[in-house]
Amino acid sequence: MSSRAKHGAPRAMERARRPTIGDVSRMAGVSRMTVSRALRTPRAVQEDTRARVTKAISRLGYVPDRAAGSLSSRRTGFIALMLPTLTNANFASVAHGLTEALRQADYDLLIAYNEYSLDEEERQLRNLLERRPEAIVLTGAVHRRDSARLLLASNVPVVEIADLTTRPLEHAVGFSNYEAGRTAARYLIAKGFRNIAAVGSSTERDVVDYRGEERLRGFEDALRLAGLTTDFVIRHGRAPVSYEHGASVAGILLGRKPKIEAVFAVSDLSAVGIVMECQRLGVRVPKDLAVMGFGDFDLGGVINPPLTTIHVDFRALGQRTGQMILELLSPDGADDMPRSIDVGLTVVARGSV
Amino acid sequence: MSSRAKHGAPRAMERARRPTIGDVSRMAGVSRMTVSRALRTPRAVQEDTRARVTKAISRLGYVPDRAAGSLSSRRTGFIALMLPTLTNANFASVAHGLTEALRQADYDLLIAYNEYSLDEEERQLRNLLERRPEAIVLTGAVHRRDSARLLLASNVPVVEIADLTTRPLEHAVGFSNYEAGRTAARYLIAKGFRNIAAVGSSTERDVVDYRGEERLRGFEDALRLAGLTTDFVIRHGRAPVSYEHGASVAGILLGRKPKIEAVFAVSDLSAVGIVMECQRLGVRVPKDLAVMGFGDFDLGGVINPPLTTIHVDFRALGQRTGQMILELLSPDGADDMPRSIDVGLTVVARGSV
DNA sequence: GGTTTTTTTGTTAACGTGCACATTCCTTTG
DNA sequence: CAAAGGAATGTGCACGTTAACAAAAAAACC
Repeated sequence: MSSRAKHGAPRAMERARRPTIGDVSRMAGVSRMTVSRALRTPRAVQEDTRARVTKAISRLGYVPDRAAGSLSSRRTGFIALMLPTLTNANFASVAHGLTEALRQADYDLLIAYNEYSLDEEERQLRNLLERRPEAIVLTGAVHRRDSARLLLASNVPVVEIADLTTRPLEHAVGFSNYEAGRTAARYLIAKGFRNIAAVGSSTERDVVDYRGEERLRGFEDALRLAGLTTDFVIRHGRAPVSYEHGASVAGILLGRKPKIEAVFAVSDLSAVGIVMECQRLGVRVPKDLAVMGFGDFDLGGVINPPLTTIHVDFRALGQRTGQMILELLSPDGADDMPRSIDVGLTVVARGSV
Repeated sequence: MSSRAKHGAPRAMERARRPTIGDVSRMAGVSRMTVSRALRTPRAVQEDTRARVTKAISRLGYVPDRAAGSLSSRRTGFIALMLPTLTNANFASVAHGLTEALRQADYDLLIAYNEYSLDEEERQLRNLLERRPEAIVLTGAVHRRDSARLLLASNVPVVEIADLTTRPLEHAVGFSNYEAGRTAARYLIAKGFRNIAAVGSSTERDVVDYRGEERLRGFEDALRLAGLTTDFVIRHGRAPVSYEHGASVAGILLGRKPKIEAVFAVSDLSAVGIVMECQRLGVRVPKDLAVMGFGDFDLGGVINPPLTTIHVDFRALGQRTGQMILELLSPDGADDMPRSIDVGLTVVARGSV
């Protein structure tokens, strides 16, 4: 290599320093503060001054650095969102609704997902907190002890979504998964079924679908209340459930005696898997086996017979969450009263029952 | 311990000041720099010192502020990802794969989506750039002039994904949508069909599904090459396409003379809509109308008959993108050579053709 | 034992912005 | 016309961290 290797000849692609607010102010012949104002509170700057500033900005290609702004203003503009996974249409809808509500106020969503693992949730949480979000949205109401402590210490508003059963850390927007299970059971009972099964995932290390588990619990309690057996409530496989889960669990269901007449799956994905496997095995749905799901995923409406399921408006859930956050962060809305919103759920009666 | 009692009585809701690295250093009896090192490069700090620091950190509940760190180190740890939408399983998979590849290197994903609008893309882009991402991943190869300028000026590596046709701004990971269209056409032609249709969305203001449009173009060219008519290539409705799109376009297709034998939809969603509408109308698939989709969405494999489609491994696409970014950002990998990776595509032959 | 090298820790000065306060320059008012 | 008030702009500094360099302590060497 060359003798001046120590300092290195400037590489061909010398990285040009990005223009700062100081460069803009110099070009526009104003103070930095005026530039800042021209961007943040334009009406506080006289029109011709503002025009000069704007011109300098576009000439230089100046783009403000929000890390610096955050440090100074102590406002990051981040809202943290923790989901189990992105590859679930309902959770994606939450993110969607949340963004819609938050966009107008110029907040950015910082999304993390934990694959249904509480350990991972905690790691992600630590990471998120380093970004100083102004509010944190968590899925579910079950967290590790340390996670809760971390959240509490952070002194940031926390909204738990999609599970209203247990006592929330602070605020909550969602529905009761327990109630969803009860609703499903009562629906099937009302239809005259007596040998009723339910399927969900089993717990494996720290990978748990607590929300699915809540649905099963509500389902079981409703069965008991009606004097029916809970022997057919099956916890099988690892979360999250899938078509394959449904297909493999269908085999178990169909082998049981006495003959199972109806089954509730904690997710449409699993329910659809069951329907498909039945089709493959020549078992008629709903005649031989009625199938009910949860989540109202698109494909449930598309299969044959279309799937009876429970619908929750996740997009609205996200929007309501966003609105709540805006209230919480508005100067007058900081009354610290824990808020709780139930978005409810509805049975979507279709052909599979 | 005197507080900074510049102003008199503390407000009722005095927000406890978060501990800073200075608080930690004081408690541990070391300099701030040592604390920083204990966190960033632990092996550079002697073990007992590190232990004291760690203890102080957990006692105080100290969480570093990355905005401050970013400002000083000029590294934000952000990778920006712009998607058309999150509520599309394939794009969600991209985010998933990308995160997987990036997690080990401690990068955070900053996700934005633009609803297929180029105006919105530009707004989102400006916003993202204020966060100083170290790399930017964009979906598609078509952007507004100003967006391209903004990107160029930002001096940040740009990776375009999911479209390999046009000349990329810089790096690219994806597949050729044009080729996907051609492949579909040739597949249908090889099956013996002659009256072949294709359906996609039409352009509406700046809301365009360019990738779908590319597929249609490839499809048309392959038809022409085979001496077949492109009269049945239909652009209908607004992007993104959906079941409803398929259902409504099915009516148009079935009314056409001469009788259309096969149809390719730019998305499985639309294709499934067509199949369902056919079912409703008593049109047999594939006997009366063969249907082919694109995207290999879950539900395509679940309907009856299962959908013949084109599969692209979007998760792998995300992972490859992540790996490329890691190379680009590694000190030795900055050779500035534009890179391009084709992840290819495969026809998934199922019952609908 | 004294020198050199290595390891460990400390000091100083940014990084780019916005808040709090100060100043200037105009209007308004009695 | 002096005093008071308001609008527009400027000054100084703090925000919390890390890079670069400096110094001290420990280890290695001859």
